[in-house]
Amino acid sequence: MSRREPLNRAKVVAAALALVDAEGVEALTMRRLSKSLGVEAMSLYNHVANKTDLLDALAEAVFASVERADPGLPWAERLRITARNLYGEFSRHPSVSKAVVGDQANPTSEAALRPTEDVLEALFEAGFDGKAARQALIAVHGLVFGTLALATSEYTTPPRPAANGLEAFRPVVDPAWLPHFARLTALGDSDPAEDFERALDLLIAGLVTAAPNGA
Amino acid sequence: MSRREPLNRAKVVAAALALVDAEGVEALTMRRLSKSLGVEAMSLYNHVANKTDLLDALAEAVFASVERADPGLPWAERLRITARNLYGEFSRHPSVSKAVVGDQANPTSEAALRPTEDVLEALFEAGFDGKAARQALIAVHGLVFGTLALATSEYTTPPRPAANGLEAFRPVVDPAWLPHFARLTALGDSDPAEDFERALDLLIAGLVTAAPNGA
DNA sequence: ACCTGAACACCGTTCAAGT
DNA sequence: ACCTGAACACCGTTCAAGT
Repeated sequence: MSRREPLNRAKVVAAALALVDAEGVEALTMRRLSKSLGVEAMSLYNHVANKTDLLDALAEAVFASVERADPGLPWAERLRITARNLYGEFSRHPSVSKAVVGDQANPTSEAALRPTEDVLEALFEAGFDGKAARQALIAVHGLVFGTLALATSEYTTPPRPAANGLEAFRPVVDPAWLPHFARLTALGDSDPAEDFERALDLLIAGLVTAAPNGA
Repeated sequence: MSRREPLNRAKVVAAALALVDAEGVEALTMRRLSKSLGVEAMSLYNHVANKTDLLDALAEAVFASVERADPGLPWAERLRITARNLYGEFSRHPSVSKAVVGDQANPTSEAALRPTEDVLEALFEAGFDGKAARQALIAVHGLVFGTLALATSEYTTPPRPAANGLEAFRPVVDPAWLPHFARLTALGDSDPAEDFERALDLLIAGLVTAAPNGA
């Protein structure tokens, strides 16, 4: 019956991440989280300001874990790798992506903004001006977080919450009304990471074409 | 003191849409919604099965309002217009976009899937096979909903919840640590619709290059 | 068929009290 | 400095009761 070591912010954040990874954002309540730490709910408030602070901390942790690209690579490769690493880390924590994209988490620390800074650096090296760089950044971020969010949501239907891809739509899609959609459902399961990679290819092809400094 | 006409599902959905447009998703509670309709909370359950059913209905309504592209146009134009119209309708209801992207709404009716079907039809006409079409679809949807979500979330910070674009970041971005990011914040407010249009340009350029049947 | 009121099992968060 | 217990103002939803 060893006396429990005192709680700290890192432990709270780690437990929260484990909880959302295992059971989704909706399972993240102060009361349940505290229970998983063997403590009363109110103890958490000694380490996080409130629930939004906690959600921000989760997003910060994921952003901060994104590996940076080798600065010696050409700009298009750096951009691709940063986007891929962003996707990779967040795909391991889909609930955190949903929180980011759904505006429940809004991290603003330097560590959290670092991947964005790296994407921008690549875009400026490509010769885009401020406005064009902002638009390209929006395209990259939109693609990363949009595909992340849709990979776990859009084609998943309540009866089969864990179903991947279009599988779950088979019962609802009438081929007579949505023939093209039906053709997709016949493909079977997809590999979200590969689909993202191809989507990123398309966007980067567009960026290279538009870049003042070329590839 | 006229006797109130009976409620129906359409009225409930319309009031819910007005409520989220005015005050955001977090303001959509069965109790508040019922109050806005001059009724008790439990009356709503005669017209919607539960809160997720209600959120689905909101998303359905927005999807169903998306205007279809002229079928006589070339595939790339049809795709562009469908994506633009999707963006346009959802940008008028940002809270509904957030619900869709955050997996709180999961509409599966034919009307809701129609814009997706139209995008797919364009992609198949372009000559993509099933797998490539699915990947391109993910890119388009990811871009639309990703940029929608980020336009109202990522660069908005709690102290100024209504702030547009990067404005809100000025106080937190240290130019010494994030010089490129700081350069963006100096640009002033952005036009999200224009930024989306440019992002879409980039993606469509990539699609046209990759299309087996050309433009 | 539609609406209501009370109740249940939850939330986030405040506050005064303990150690 | 950190933790607790009771309390407050909310949630979604069930159910029995009304009309």
